[in-house]
Amino acid sequence: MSIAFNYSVHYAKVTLVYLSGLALMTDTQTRKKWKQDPEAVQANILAAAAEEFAEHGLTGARVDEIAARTRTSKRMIYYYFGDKESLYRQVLEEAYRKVRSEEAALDLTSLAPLDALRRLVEFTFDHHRANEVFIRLVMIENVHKGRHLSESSLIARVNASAIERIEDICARGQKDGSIRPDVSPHELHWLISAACFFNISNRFSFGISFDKSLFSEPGQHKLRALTCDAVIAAARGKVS
Amino acid sequence: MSIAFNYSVHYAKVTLVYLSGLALMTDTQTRKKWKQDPEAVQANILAAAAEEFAEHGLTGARVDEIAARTRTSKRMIYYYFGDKESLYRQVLEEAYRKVRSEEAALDLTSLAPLDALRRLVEFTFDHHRANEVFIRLVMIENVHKGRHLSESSLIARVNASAIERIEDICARGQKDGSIRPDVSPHELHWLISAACFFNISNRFSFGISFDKSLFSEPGQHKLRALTCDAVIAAARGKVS
Amino acid sequence: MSIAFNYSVHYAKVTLVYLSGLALMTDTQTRKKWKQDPEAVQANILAAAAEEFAEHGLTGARVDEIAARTRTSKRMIYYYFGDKESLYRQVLEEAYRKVRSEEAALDLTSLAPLDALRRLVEFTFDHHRANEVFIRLVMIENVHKGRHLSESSLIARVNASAIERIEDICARGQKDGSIRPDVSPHELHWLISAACFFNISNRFSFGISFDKSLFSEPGQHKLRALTCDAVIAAARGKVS
Amino acid sequence: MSIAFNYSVHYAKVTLVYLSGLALMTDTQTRKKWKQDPEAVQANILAAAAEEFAEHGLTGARVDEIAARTRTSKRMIYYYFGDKESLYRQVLEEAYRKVRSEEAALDLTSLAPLDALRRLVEFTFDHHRANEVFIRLVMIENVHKGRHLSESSLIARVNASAIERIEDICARGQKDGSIRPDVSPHELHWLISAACFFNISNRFSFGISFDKSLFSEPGQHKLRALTCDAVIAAARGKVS
DNA sequence: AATGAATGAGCATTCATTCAT
DNA sequence: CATGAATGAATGCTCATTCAT
Repeated sequence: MSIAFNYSVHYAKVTLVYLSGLALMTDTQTRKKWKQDPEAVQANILAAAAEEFAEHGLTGARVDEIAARTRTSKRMIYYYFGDKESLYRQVLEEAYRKVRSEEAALDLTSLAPLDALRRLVEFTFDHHRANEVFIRLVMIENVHKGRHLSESSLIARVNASAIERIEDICARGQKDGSIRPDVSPHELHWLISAACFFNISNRFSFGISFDKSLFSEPGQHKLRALTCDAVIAAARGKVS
Repeated sequence: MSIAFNYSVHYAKVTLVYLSGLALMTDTQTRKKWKQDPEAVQANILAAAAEEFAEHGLTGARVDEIAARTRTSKRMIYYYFGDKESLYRQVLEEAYRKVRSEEAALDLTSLAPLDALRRLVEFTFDHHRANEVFIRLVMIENVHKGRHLSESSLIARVNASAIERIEDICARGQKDGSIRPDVSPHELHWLISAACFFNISNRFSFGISFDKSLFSEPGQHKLRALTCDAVIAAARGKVS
Repeated sequence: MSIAFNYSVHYAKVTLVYLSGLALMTDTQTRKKWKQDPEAVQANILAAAAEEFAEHGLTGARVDEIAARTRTSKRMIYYYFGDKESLYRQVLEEAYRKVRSEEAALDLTSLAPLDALRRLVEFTFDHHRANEVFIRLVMIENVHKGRHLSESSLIARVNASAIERIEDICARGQKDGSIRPDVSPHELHWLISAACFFNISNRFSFGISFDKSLFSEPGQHKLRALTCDAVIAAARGKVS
Repeated sequence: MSIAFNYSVHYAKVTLVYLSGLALMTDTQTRKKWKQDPEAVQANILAAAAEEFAEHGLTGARVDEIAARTRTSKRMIYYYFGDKESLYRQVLEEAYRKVRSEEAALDLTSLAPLDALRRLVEFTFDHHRANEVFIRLVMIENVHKGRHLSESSLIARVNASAIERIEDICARGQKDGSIRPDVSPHELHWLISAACFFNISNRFSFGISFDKSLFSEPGQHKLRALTCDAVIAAARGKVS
């Protein structure tokens, strides 16, 4: 007679093996060897960690939960990333790298300055909407006062191109008179970012307190237009 | 007007007394004996908790640390608030209540619509700058997807006045032609909030990645003007 | 404007009173004065405590929960009973007193010895079924190795009558030859108690492991008969 | 025969090995280094927990105290068993398993039915006396209304053999006429259990209220004989 | 006689991290 | 390169009880 059971609830894997002579089923025997290349393992961990950190924040994220989202074990997280905070930093860097490299694909040089500006706003608005994980990571990092971001030498470098693109638009617009001479590319970038970021970051509190319909598809369409109008107006010239 | 609702708890019996929206008893006033003064104890805990939650988030905050910031003990936190999450919820409610009641002091009815709008933007910009704790609590709550906010029946009510004020401005502006007829007060409120909120919430990540000088006093002055211009342009009429 | 709410969840009673001038509703104003005589208050506490202790055991019972089952407050429990363990002891004593006094109502003197014995078994069987709270208190006390029972001088006294009754039956039966001469009233009482007590005390574990139908009404009827048969057989004479 | 079931947990990975119903490794055998020996750690915890739970009940037991009785730490209890209640459940299961497997060693097939029955009662009486920890765990579980027992799929199965044995005796006795035809094996088992269980479970309250000498060695001898007589009389035939 | 406020000690449980192989 | 076992230091929370009036 031999009874074997193996019950998994929420902790780890427990295997009780009862036998009247022979061990029937040790689970190490039936376990496939993944034998992935280390880079794939690391990428897998980073992806899992990004989700968990974005979902629960740095303090709220659980290393066990990250491991569970992974194809490897918790032990490997420490093996490759040292500790939770280092992992978080790498997740942040990776997120910035990915988002900025996607932005780099946007070529605005063939458009007239104001058209380029409108296109940039639209793109940014849409891109932020499509990258909630990134938005959430940045929110979380701001809750931590940018402490980890400031330790990364990579971030500033990766963000430089974003500001260059808008500087180019401003320069061209100031040359042809379509943009007012005293405009600041940094300020313009700030305004665009504010609208596009807030649209995602604060949609919960804003939706609860005010109008949820602004976050429906038609509502978003209108907010996108509003943002374009406001940014272009600010770029064009003094009002009132 | 008198609103009474009853969800009867099981904590302790507590009576907080406010006079016309303002807390009657700030805890610095009563640094005396204060034994047997439940309201003061509660207010003191709420103040300490607000700081700790704003600093470290819901999961990052430590009840022990909150207690340490308090003139009473950890036990009393549980006595009056039940658990960490309930305390957090009450902190959130209290923060909204305080901020909205301060905003209510702003009287715009005597100003011309566009002047009122400008004044509103300036006030909001300044007010957000002066209330970082509130901003951080809202950020944190958005990291939690507004879960706790949506459980509070108070929040929507307390926010209603904010939207009424801008509706009034729009109505008056549409009447006298200074504001375009198809403007949406909710959208306008969204734009104002986005700029003023982002200015505080994301100043770390933005400052690190881009231009730190935007957050200096002169920089802030310019961003405030930029926000005014953008909002007024959006209210006035279609551009480009 | 005045808003008053009062939410009671599971802790105590919380009353937040906001007012723009006048306190509206303090709950001390609207509270009736029970002004019960002390004995009624004590009886009320004992009844509530009996339920709670029977339900959860000495360590599992919660003083707060006892208070909640009461018409008075937790403070009164300490006022009248000193501490949890003393209260428990008084509950135990009260339970024994009540059960034994109910048993005393059973008059067997007019019945022939074996009929009296059968009647006694039937009565005990039924009485135990009808007094689960008592059974549970005795179980719990046995988990505590009778520590509190042995501190009570009352218990032995109150139980004496139970043994006297069966001694009387045996004496009469031995006289008329219907009960064997070497029978021990204590042993007989032990056997009756065992069956009648176990029937209630262990019906959960027994029902789960074996036959639940024994605890249905027909099943109980059969067990009652079985117990009578077994006790009478044991009283009558040597078997096998 | 081989039964395999799978409820896969999330604790740690553990492999307990039993040989034909008997624990292979009692923890006194391995008082050496035992690091990296999960089975021994688990068994050690279960043993310590059984003592503590039997002594103080589920709510009265202290995890710290269990840990102190252990050769490992409190942390490992949670590592392997998740929480206090799960540990308790496993202790219960283990206790049932052990008791029933010891009972299985009793071979009654070579005895005449009534002799077998007498032997069974004597064995059960003695076995219960020798397993106070088990009795106490069952008492405690009954205080909890069998809640944890009913969640265990193992218990019913492990108890099946107990009832089969007495069914066999009854069948044989009915065939040769020594046991009455309408006897119920379940009822008989109930009567045996009641006497043998009560003898241990209630000896404190019974001893205090009535005759302590029943629990002396000679007293126990007489109660054992009384139980045999009563059970056999009940099995044999209708009386009075 | 009665009670709302207050509390210290303890309790179950979690979490990031390291050990040993 | 990989991993199951192990753990110290918190961490949120509870409980019986006492204080002050």
